[in-house]
Amino acid sequence: MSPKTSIQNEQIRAESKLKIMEAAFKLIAKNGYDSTSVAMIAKEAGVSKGLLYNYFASKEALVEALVMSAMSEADSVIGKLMDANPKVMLKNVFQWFFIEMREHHDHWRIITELTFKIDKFDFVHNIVTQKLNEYVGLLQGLLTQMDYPNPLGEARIIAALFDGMGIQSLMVREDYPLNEMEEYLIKKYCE
Amino acid sequence: MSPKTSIQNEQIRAESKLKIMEAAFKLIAKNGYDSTSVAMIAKEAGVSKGLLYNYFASKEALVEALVMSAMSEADSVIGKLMDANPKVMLKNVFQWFFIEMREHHDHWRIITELTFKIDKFDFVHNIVTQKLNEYVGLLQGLLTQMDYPNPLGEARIIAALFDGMGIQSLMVREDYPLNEMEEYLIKKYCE
Amino acid sequence: MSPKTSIQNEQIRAESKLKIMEAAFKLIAKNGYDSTSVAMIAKEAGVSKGLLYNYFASKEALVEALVMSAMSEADSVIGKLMDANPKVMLKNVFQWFFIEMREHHDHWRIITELTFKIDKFDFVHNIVTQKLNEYVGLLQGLLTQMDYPNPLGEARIIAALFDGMGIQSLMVREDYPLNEMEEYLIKKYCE
Amino acid sequence: MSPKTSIQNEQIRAESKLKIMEAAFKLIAKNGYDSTSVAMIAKEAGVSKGLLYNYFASKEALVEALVMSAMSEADSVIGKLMDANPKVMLKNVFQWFFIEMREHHDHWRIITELTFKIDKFDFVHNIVTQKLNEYVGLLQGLLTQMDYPNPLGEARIIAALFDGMGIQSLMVREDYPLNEMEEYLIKKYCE
DNA sequence: TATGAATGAGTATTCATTCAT
DNA sequence: AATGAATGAATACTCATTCAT
Repeated sequence: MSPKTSIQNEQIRAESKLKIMEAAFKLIAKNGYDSTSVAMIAKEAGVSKGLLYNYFASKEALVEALVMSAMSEADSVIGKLMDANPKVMLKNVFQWFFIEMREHHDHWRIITELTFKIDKFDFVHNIVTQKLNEYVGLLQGLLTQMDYPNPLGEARIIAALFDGMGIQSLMVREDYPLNEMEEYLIKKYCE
Repeated sequence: MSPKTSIQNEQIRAESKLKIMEAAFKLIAKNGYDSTSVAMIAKEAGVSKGLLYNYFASKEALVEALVMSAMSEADSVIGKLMDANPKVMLKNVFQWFFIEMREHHDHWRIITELTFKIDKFDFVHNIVTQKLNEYVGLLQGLLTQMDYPNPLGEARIIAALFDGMGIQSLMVREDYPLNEMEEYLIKKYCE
Repeated sequence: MSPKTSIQNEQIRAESKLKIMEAAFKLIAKNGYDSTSVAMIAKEAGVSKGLLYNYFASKEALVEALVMSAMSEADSVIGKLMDANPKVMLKNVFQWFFIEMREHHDHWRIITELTFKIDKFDFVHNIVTQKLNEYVGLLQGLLTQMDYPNPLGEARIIAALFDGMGIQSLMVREDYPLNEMEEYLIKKYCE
Repeated sequence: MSPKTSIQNEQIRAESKLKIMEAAFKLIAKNGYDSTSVAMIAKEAGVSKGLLYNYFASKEALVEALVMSAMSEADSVIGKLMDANPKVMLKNVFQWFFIEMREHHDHWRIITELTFKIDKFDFVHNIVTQKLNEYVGLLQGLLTQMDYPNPLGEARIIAALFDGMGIQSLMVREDYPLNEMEEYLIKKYCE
């Protein structure tokens, strides 16, 4: 008789939002942004198109929420890679990257695709620039401790390498020698 | 009013095709595949939509022709980088890459964008895989001559580096330190 | 936790209904019928959409109630214009009209807008016809007392004049010379 | 074998455009702007929705074209009402108005409805203001020749009267005494 | 009485493609 | 070879209305 409590509603809302975001993530990662219609997302999530617009003002807003969520998830990982020994930590970073590549390729794929739609998603530019600087800074710190002659240049190389391997493994799929790359990089930089 | 000879016709066809492909390249490079309509391409090329469909079975077929042509154009460049001295040739390769990045970003941008539409353009997968192997093979040859301990691994790194720098400079635009990267890479690998 | 008495309930119902109608009036007067959504009305009234549908069977029914209420409100005004002297009373009518125009344009705007949706709101036709006859009858009575040669024709003119000034001041907004019109009409008919 | 001549195309375009505008006019006059969908217009015109957008950039643009066309049609009429004798000319104006009301009510209905959507169609405001001034000026000229004491005030009254009769006859339809009004007005002003 | 999550039919608009000429 | 009028399926988005609680 009485309306749902606000706690119940909060739960329902959170669940629906999550369902929609998961469906969107899955489909966009698989088919790309343009080839994924709002109708497909709603269907995959098992909700109506109308409901989707109850939670996200537009397809773009949904994608923005997606990216933000993925980003903050990524952040929380960095902490776990810390180690007093820079060589060990660098190894952790490499290993984390290769695990990501193997297991959460989607994640990276979406971000990168949106880069090509920079007119529509200009917030991506800012986020990515900032993230890139963070990563380069982190690597530079490690390489400095390891007495590299040009830690900044080398850090930039490693950062570019990560993206390069990402895109190449997207292009050639299972033909990309992730294992060999991992082994070689760790030997080269961490021993 | 006599009918055109088949030779004349052949010329006309070739010219129209070229105009269309150039227009398509220009617009897609600038605005992306999905944001470039067939109508826009026809207008830019100065022909009718109908004519476009006389030469290309579909928008996809046009894009495929585009990629193929761009690829074979790239091939012809390689010859000019040849040099008996592997260090000099590697330097040529690096310099060529940075010139490309600065002056013909478009070219690379199109190929990479299509990678994200792999369901539609699966021929890209084959082409890119083959090209990648060629480049890696070329680099591997040079590095072997230069007595690198693991020429294949290092060749793969350089190849990934190229794509990585490409995508990062696309992402962060003018903030990307192309000059510093060029200087550092040449110092690192060619001196 | 004892159940509310039916009297209390009646009060609550009346208050909620009033809040909703006021909100609807305000928004529709400002933005028009089609541009005012049920969601907006509920929000403005501070109630849920569900409650709104407890009191009104549909958006159309709500609007119908609105118009009915506005009409009966207008009725109660007429009494205040009464005067034994027909010239004075006619002047009162004119002055009342111009005050309405300046201060409650909304009211008249809603009615008139709905006229254009006569398929949806055919009850408007009946109401307006009846009201028009009432007003014309009132004016005719006054003009008869003032020995006009054709009191009915002149009453119809005045009635049309009122609507005409209403719509023209809606069309040209602040450019409409309400003051001059008022002055001229009173001089013409009441002196 | 050869493409259609530009003259043929011009004809085809003109015909299609006309069909669409006529269909739009008919439906909007009958059902109003908001209740007339682009799909309905296309269907009524016997063309596809796509074609409609070949000729008009948007539903709003179509309506704007409609209004403009109706306006310029109205202009051409004025010339025919001219007469050296002001009383005769004023009579012509009255008679023209009543013919319009009886035969082209639609025309006026559309313009007036759009006035209520002034946020979307602000060009209507300018047009209507200008037209109103023209008409008032014309009437004022005639009334001056006829030695009316306040020609401007009386001209404004007549202009308002026209709109007022228009809206009232829209409201009460066949119950509106157009004939009596015509007779009375002509007697009042032209004899 | 009261809530607001959920629905789905509806809207304007776009665009690759066809085809009569 | 060449045109561009015409199509129709698809797209993102809106909103009055329902219903479980």
